[in-house]
Amino acid sequence: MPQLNGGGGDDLGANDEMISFKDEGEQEEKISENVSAERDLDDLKSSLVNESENNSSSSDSEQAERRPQPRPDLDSYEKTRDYFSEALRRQQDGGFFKSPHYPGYPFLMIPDLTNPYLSNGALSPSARTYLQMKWPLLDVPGAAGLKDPRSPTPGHLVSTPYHPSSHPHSIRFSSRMVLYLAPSIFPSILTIFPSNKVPVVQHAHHVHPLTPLITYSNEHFSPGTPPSHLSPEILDPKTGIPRTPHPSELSPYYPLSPGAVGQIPHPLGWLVPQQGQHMYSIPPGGFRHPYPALAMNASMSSLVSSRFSPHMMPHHPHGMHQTGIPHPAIVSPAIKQEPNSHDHMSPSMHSKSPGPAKKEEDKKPHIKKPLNAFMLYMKEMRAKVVAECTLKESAAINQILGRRWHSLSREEQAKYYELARKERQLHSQLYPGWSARDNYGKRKKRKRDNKPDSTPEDFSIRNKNQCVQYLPSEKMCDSPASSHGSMLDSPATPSAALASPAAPAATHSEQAQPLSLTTKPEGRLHHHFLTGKPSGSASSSSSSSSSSSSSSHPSISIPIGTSGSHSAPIFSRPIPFSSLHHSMLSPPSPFHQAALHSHHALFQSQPLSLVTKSSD
DNA sequence: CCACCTTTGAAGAAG
DNA sequence: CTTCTTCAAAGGTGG
Repeated sequence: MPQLNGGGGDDLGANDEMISFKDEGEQEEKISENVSAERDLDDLKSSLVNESENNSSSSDSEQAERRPQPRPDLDSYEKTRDYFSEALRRQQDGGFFKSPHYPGYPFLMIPDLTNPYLSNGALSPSARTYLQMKWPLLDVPGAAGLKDPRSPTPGHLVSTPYHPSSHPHSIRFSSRMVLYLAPSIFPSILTIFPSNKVPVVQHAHHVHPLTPLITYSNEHFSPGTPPSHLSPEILDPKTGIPRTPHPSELSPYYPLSPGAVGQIPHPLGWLVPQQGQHMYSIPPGGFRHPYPALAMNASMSSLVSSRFSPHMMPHHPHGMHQTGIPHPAIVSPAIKQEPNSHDHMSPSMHSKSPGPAKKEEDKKPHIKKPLNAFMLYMKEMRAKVVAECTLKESAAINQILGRRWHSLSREEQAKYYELARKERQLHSQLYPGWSARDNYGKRKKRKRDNKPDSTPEDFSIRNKNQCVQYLPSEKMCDSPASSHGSMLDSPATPSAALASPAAPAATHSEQAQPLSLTTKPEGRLHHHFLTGKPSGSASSSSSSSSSSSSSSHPSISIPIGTSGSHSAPIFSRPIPFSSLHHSMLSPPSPFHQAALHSHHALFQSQPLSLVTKSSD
């Protein structure tokens, strides 16, 4: 088992970390100053924010929640062409994963697989994420079949693990799906269903957004089976090898037949940068393996290969991308400064030798940190917010985003947490040796040190400043929820809780957090307890509700795989996948229940007063 | 041209 | 073990 059994496991299971939800008390500070203003905003906000917020608020019923807006499947179907924008919008609206056009959607998202790469050959984040989840889960033993180094085609890699046709139940796919997708391409899909025999169209409501990713169970795999056929559409005419569709040809979201698949919003679609950029920027020229290990690691390679266009495969005749392990996270230092990318690849080429130290830097590509949940969210939502608002300043936008983040239902947040986790996992797999510390000092240090806390005045001033600067704008578009914490307050039914381990009760937001105006300090505090360090709490107390010392805070550990320690991407735990996945698919599943229970327990046990961590 | 601002979360470092 | 610091994205702003 190569690696990842655990890795894979983890992903879904997610266990390693504890997800904590915080409420938005923080904002209050700012808001408090403008309370009146805020009220005014409400109206505005409501109009602006609408769906997403509504969602969360109405989280009572999953169903309601999921579909803020009634959406005829077919109807939208026709609109597919413009899907991209539309989908994006939808997702942004709050439907992220929730409002599939059709129930089966979660599975459908797989199509994105084919389109892992962006025009330049880079992977789209979504794809990346997706694959990542998938592969680890695959846990293909031999890996040999898995990744034949010789075969450049990512496609085979992708499909290798299990051939759809191999599965008896594959037929069960809804005709629709079949039509839309080339089964061979999305073997994973097939594997999913069989187990439940659910007619493809499962209701998304019951499905965890990430379900598709986690659903794979080893049982269904047939590692040896190669993909028999690939969709012609994605085949490279020349090579016959599946190639990455170009944006022009296919929608970033839906590589497959645009008409058919296009309408399905990729759950991870939001991850795809709207402007066509990657989550992690990639050097135009391609990458070299930052770490030899990468090249060696079979599993890894599978990951990589699956994610990269054939052209990037190492063995590829053309030198251009030959080296590549183009993980988006890698950024050559030079790139940051200028477009030129080859620096790190071939120092020799790069004449510029500023100095030994610098040189070193040049050599080493800058590997960015994986994005956290909020960052992911930000990435997705920013455009929307910007569109809604007249604001342009990121700082202001970010404030809004922060509020919205808090206003998200736990479920919604949970999605991001999971995605983030996967990102991290993938990242760790890709760059085993990398540590956050590596990037220290790369950025110009933010000198915020003085800020501290210290004098209230300081921050008060600061705060004020913020308010003045940004708040006004927020008025124009702000998320309502945050202000009142309405959504959070409402415990949301269990159903909501299901998906997200979350939160105990978030709610306390305001209660817990008195309007303290403190800005930073408080924020920090807040931060802490909300955050609940995964490692500590999660790992230490795997199960018990009373997670670690921080019990005071509202974080809940995810029932899921739990064993994982987060630091170690891999866990020993064999796999709950299958079970997990089942559970995920079906609503009443144990998993959910467990989640629920824990949730409740937490709830009860945790009086709203949580807040606690007094700052003293 | 670059740091700052701003947000949350993760992770490392320091205490 | 707890607390603090840095960085991740982003893009207008100001020096």
